Amino acid sequence: MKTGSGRAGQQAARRLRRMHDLLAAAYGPQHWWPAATPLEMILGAYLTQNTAWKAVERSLENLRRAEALTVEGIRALSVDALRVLIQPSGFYQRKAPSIKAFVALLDAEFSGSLEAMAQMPSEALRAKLLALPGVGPETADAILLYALGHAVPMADEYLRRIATRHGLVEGEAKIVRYEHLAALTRAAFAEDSAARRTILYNEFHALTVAVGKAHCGRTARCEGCPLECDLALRS
DNA sequence: CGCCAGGCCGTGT
DNA sequence: ACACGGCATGGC
Repeated sequence: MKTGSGRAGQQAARRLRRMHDLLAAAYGPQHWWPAATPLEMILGAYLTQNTAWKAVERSLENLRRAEALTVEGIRALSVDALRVLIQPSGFYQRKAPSIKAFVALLDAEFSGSLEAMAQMPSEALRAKLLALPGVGPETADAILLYALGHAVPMADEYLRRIATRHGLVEGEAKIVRYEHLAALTRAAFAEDSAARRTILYNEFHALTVAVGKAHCGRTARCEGCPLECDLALRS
């Protein structure tokens, strides 16, 4: 059965929507976008893979000082130079070539223009991004949503934990598929207009990260969480 | 000092 | 299809 169809799915979707409302009330607008430039969002999406954002900021600062926070800037850097600049956020042997591969795709198929890339329909572009090295479902959707303004839902480790700990999905957190969570998020905002969904997906993911950092890491820190899950009581 | 962080990929079953 | 280890650094 597909997520969102069926009584249990609709119930979970409604509860997820309610979580968004609670988080929005508790934390307010997150301004993840358009605060940063599209390319900065893309670089952040790569650099933050299993990495604390604090470390990503150091790398972005290095890139800023090297005037490499633009497509031209990244293009002009050698892979080796890029590796050095992004060292603080780890996994640089993989991330540096991956970032260069993104720019290579941008140049080869979109004349180096992010605006041109953004014109491609979401589904086709998502497939292209997923074919790139170092781009999985979360990074692809982060690029689509935050850098290119497409109305695609996002999921991440925090949402996985939240959904699992609140009983919105079956099974242990680790075996809950990304696509399942994304579909659940789509269902949660299905009644909103297309234009509004981009904003809602954007804010919801940012809010998920905000509450996740504070209260829903690998080890639960439920104290004071606005979502008030009863994890402490259950375990 | 040990655990954790806004994943992804190759390998083995 | 799914589990599991490796990737690397810095913060707490």
